[in-house]
Amino acid sequence: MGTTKKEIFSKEQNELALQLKAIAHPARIAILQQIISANACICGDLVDELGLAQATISQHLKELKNAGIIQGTIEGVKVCYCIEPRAWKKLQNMLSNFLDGYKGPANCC
Amino acid sequence: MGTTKKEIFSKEQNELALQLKAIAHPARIAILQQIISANACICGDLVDELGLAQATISQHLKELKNAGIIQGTIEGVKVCYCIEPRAWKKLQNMLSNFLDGYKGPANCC
DNA sequence: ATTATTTATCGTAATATTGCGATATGGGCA
DNA sequence: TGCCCATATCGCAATATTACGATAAATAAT
Repeated sequence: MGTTKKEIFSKEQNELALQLKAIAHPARIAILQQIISANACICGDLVDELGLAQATISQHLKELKNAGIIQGTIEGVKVCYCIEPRAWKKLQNMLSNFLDGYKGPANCC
Repeated sequence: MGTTKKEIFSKEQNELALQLKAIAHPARIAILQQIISANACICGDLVDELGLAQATISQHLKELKNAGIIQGTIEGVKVCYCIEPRAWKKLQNMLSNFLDGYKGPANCC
């Protein structure tokens, strides 16, 4: 117990859930917003911007990278993170499919 | 430790994260899809449809209700759950604002 | 009144997440 | 080479999540 029973759900359901979980944290939302707003991609400036320890930021970046949402390229000593365009677009599509499935209130409730 | 440091993030970031967390589980995605596709709202048929124990389904429904995403009305012995239209719309708006902020790849990475 | 049905809640075990200090790693530079 | 710098990783403690059996609560049917 304690583990999500992913065997009983569809590939699509599991995939959407994983992507959403990667994003469903205020620190990771903040990180993504920073990466987006600094239209050039930023690196460990995140540690200064957000009020979290370096180890914590690094861990959040790792999770976003594992989910495929961002990518990092080494630039000398620093690492430059930016959005992975295809994953972002795919997430947008999956979410649209899911959210737009609801066509307003039914005649109950 | 172990707790998310929500004090250091904006109200918007925390709110979006909470809504996403409520949705970021394959069982809850499946539940929402069922509620949507059965355009009349269904009740404990979810227990038959999904392969999870009744207690588990009830718990997931509670989380969705706590997040304000669904609402339940008692119908005799059964309970009828359906989407809360305003919360759904708000989530769509918050997500659009967030996701549409990204305007394609920059000239780095 | 008793019984069956549906849903909620409690308690618990297994596992996952969050955050951070300490420490490693892997470049740049004197 | 030896020393800084930026990141990554390890290990840990606190807390949260997931799943479920057992049980409660509330109505319906007999």
